[in-house]
Amino acid sequence: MKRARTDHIRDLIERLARINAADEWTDDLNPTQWAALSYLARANRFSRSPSQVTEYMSATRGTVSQTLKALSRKGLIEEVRSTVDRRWISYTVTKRGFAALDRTTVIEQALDHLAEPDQESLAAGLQTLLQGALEARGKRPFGQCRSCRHHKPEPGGGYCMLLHEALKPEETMQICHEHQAAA
Amino acid sequence: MKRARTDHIRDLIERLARINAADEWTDDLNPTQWAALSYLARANRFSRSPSQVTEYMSATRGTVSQTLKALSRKGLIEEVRSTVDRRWISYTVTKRGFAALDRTTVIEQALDHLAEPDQESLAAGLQTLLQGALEARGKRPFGQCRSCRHHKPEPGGGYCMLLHEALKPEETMQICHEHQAAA
DNA sequence: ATTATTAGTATCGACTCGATATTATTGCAA
DNA sequence: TTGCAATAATATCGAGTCGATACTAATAAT
Repeated sequence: MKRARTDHIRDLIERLARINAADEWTDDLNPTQWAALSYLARANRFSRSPSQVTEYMSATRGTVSQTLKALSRKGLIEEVRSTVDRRWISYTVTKRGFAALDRTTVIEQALDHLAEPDQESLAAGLQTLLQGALEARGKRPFGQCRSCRHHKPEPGGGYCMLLHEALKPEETMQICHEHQAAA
Repeated sequence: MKRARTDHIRDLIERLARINAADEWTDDLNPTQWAALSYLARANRFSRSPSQVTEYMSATRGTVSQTLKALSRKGLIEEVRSTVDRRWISYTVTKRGFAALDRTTVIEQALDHLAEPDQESLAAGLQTLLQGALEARGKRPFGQCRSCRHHKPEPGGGYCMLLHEALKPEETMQICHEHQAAA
């Protein structure tokens, strides 16, 4: 009976994910496509390749490859090949793509009935949990540049000490695959 | 930007569910089959039909029908047709079925690194969230008999005032589809 | 120059999805 | 009692996702 609580928490997460997935279905977007599109809309320009989508989603390369092609067919994202490394693809989200993301699912509705402190402690608990799970699976955490140890805040944006690239103000709030928590 | 936190929480839940699902795959059990089997192992004898599995999982009747037949083929559950209403099927989990559930997934591993009070507040937050989501979708909550308004504790078990059935002690801790929180 | 690694695709069978239709059984009303 | 709606389970369709595996193309390492 030692595992009663951990089993319960896993069950809650699975049920929430399932009811949320059922709610995310639309005419032209299934849960996997939604997750990929949602990630691309929040990732920075160094983190929008099929491999990185795959890692963030804990999916498989083959599936993500198909998923991105489907999103591209539907005009929600656009493929941009790198001229430096021609194996590399970065996807950009189109206006129609951002519009498709502008929905409120059942989880957000339910969250509105939670007090702010409860929301914050829930977010903190889930964050810690995810961090542990990613660590256990040997995966990178991903995260916003402004909380990264390689990020140097600067007037008018920031600078990535790892990739040696200047960042616009809005880019410091995007998700990077190289993110490492500040010390 | 009002939705920043709720979006974040949804993203955390989706990522946790995905990394957990990837971890749940085994040779003879995919995440959906795991979820169905896990539910059947915890549900009481009034709540183990395909329809009820469907509702608990927020899945579809067709898929669950196939899923249960697959589990049955693998010898993890057994079909029992009711003699009273011959449309009705109740499934029982076999020894091999219970054995297949005896695993620790990545979420449980990560939970072990959380302090007990944090686990409890996380469980409470997720429970509230799920309750709200189920309500928003017009679905029944499911829950253990001993916390149900129709349950009368008795020496040597309990009694369901709704279904007019006596319950063994262990049955009062199982999940019922008719569950309604006590007043 | 050869080899290893990386990024992206393609294919296989099994499975899940929403949507829809069908069968069998039960309950209800005329 | 007959007729009809409601219910429970199953079957089918195309599209999509899964793990697994194999493949091409481009780059990096030796």
